[in-house]
Amino acid sequence: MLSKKTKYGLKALTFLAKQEPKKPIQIIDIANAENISQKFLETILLSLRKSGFLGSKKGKGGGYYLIKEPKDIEMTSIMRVLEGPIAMVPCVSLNFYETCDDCPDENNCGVHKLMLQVRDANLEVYKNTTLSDLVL
Amino acid sequence: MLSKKTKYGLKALTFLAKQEPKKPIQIIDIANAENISQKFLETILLSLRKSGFLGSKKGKGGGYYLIKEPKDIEMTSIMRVLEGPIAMVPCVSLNFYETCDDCPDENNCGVHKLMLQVRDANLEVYKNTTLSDLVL
DNA sequence: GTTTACCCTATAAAATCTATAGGGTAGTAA
DNA sequence: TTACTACCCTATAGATTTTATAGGGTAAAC
Repeated sequence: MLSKKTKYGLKALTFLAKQEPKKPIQIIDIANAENISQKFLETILLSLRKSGFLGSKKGKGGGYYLIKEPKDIEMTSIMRVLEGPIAMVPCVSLNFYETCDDCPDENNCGVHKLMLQVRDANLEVYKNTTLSDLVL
Repeated sequence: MLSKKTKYGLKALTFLAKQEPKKPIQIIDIANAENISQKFLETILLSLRKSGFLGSKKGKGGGYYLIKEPKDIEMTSIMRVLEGPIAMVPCVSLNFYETCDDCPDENNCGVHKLMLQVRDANLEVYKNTTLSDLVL
């Protein structure tokens, strides 16, 4: 299931993509437009800023804005920041790999095999989608 | 993230698929072979039985067995029972559809559009995989 | 220097996950 | 019938994650 954090984050990014480039938009305006709790959205935007997707400007006329153009922002990178690993199990994760405690040999594991295919299918979608594709 | 319930369920089904057809296998034997808590596995196998994947036999020489052949068991149906909806948001779910409270128009929603593609990609994998593909 | 708006920490309700415990019940074989 | 085996069911609870809320701090803009 997609977490609300991810959902809200995607909506906020999409909202910003619709605005005039580099123009700071206040948190409260995004929150109101997309029906999101302002304080919750604040933490989400903060993490997006720290990840390099957003810039921010303080003071009057301040707010958040996209650093890059929407068409140059791949969904893979957004999803990894908001939702975490794209893989459903750590043993098939490209960026967050871990062995399974309970599995003696992942090369002989049916779950591993299946989840490898699932990961690739999802990556294929995310790699071929940018933020600009979410703007309707 | 894949829940342990799903992971254990898949491992148990795969283990059963390797056995002689229709031969009852005891819970404890599956649990030991796949490093799963016996009691937790019990509830998982129970739900798989109620969903029509497994048959059970009580008493001495009893246990669980697959009702159908592994090659006739689609991953779509298994995943829906174990993990729940394949879609990551209810508004793109085929079998568990629900509208989003926070979204005024899903036809004009970027998240909806993206998750539709993700759903289809996952479905494509699950539809073209059967339990027999997990047996290595 | 005052206002504005981002920034940070702590906390906690709610939900979900992951079991654990203990006994009940029904089928099987002897 | 009797004893045994193994499935079946309920309750509960620790751990983790999610989803926020509250309140104030801090830095930039005017």
